Amino acid sequence: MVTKVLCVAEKPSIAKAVANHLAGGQVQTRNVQGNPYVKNYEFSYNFPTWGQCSVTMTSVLGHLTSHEFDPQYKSWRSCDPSALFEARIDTIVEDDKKPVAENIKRQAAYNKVLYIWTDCDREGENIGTEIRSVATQGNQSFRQPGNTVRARFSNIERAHIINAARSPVQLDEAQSNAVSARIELDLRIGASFTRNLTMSLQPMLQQRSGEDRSQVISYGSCQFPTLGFVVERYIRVRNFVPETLWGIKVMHEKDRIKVNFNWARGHLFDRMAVIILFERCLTAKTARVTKVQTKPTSKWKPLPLTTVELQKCGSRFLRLDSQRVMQVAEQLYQKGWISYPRTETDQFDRGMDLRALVQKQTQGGPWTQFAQDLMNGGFSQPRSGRNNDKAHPPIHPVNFVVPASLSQEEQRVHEFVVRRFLACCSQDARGSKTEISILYGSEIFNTSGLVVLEQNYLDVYPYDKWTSSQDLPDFREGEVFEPTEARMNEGQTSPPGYLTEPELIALMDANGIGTDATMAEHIAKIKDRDYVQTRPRARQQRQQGEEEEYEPAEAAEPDAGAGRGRGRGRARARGGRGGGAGRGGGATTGVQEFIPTTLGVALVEGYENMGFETSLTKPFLRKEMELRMKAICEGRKTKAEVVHESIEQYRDVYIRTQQRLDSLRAVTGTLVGTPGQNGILVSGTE
DNA sequence: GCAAGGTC
Repeated sequence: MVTKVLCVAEKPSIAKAVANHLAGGQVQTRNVQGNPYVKNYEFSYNFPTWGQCSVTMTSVLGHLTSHEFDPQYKSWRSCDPSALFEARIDTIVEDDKKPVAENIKRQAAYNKVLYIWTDCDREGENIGTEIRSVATQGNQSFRQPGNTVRARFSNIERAHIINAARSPVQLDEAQSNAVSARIELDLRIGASFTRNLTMSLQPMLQQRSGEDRSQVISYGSCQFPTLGFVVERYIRVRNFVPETLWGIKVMHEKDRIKVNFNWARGHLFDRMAVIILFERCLTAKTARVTKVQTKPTSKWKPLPLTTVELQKCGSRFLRLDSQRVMQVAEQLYQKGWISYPRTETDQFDRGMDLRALVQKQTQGGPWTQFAQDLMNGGFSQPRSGRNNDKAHPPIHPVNFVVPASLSQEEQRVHEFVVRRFLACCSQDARGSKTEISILYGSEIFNTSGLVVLEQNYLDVYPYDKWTSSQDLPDFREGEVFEPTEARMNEGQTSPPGYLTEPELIALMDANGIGTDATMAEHIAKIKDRDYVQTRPRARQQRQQGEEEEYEPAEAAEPDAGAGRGRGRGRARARGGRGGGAGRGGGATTGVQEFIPTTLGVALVEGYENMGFETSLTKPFLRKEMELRMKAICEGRKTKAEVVHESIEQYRDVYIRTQQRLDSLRAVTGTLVGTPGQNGILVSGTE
């Protein structure tokens, strides 16, 4: 008698891959009525645990169930928003998931073992328990521990999958409970604060703007900190006070080459001190070469590609915002050209056959020759980063596609993924760096030169720039010369720029705001809510010695009235009459910068003016949530305890918000609707 | 009309 096993994966692609690995060719594929993506794969397999089995492998599409308030709370006017802190929450299957749930229920009736193949992360454990609960409706016996198991796997290589099939483990209830807690808290707090903010502030907004569109003012544990980052930078720009600074410039011409030496101190904010040091230079008359050192140097090839990195590079190099990059990457994934685009992993599994993947890229495209060279001995194992989500490999091309068959945007993203992958499999660029130091008076000045000897990965990865500098003349240690030119210069510190999209993504990543799959959505959300606006950043004045930025091939878009360039936020001496910011001159870089609207600033300042110890706009609350989830995972706390203590914390903020809503109204009243500024607060320094 | 997280 064969045992019947029902396997359920988190997504159709995993179901298909696992079925093919286990079945060894003998697979019967059946459609599932009502859903075009989910398939049932039938085959037989000999599990060590149960012997020869008849297996049905299917999948869900992410979370199977949703959570909503009891219908009596559906209308916004049905209750005080704070009632949502304790309102009953129903677990339901949305209409579009019903065919998926029905399929599992029906299959469950015929099967003896439920084998869960969701991703091995917290959400995966939770989706696993959702699957078990739906399956149990069709077959009570899955309630018994031995009848429901899960697979432990971190990639879909054949050997790895077969090993996972041979050693089933239990679902991790604690991890699943941690996710349940997060779901409940996000729903209760998000819905109550959103209703309260919207109903309290909307009348004023409409009155001011004269519009009657129903604008939602939402609160979410991710969208608010995201807004907070944008506002914080904006305030820093607005409050920036330039400081005057002084430096010493030394130039010497030798062998018809002009060499600029940089003062080791950079600059000082004390004019008299610089005058004294400068005069010592002039008194000394001659400078002496104290160091001439030439040594090999290299520029490291990039790390394997994660989602966060893809989004940052998309903003920087491809002229696509993070949400668009993800949409395009998703399309490329579904068409089978690239691997799963949502991954935190920046290390390739040792067992992966990377050469086979490189080989596929020798079939065409502008990188053909480079890929061929890698196959002819240039291949080098990619570097390993520090992150591994144990669910997905780094993003890489999985097949060859003729670029012309893709849309324009798809081509850009695909080309980036391929070039990044080939760069990872190539070698670091190598060069030779010469450093020269001189002692002039009491002061040290340095200069350096670079000769790029081997481009290596740079040949396929134009997004990185590393170019040879002008040749340095021949200096000898101990050599004495009288500098051609020495002068004191005055400059000013320049303000930081507004937050750019790659910076925002980096901040969210570092502070655990959102996941690789959702960060772009949170950014899109605060734009959609009219909390922030974006505009192309004006091109920066290039500083001498600064690395060149990669510029997209397309012509720059016209400047959307931005007008002014911005400094980079680092103190830097500039020549001339202390002209602070560079002049954009109408040209823009590809990168977008974020500026909060009056509404966005009002929300953040309104909450901050209330002076709570728990700040809704700072990332700490989300970090706290992360710690509490971890406590549940490690069995130090129960879900009920965490939900209770978090709700009480937010209830406190809610009550005090209510009491101080006047403060919020007052600030909003002064800021919203500043005439003629299209909702953008202009910097106070302008 | 509300959140954030999966996935298509």
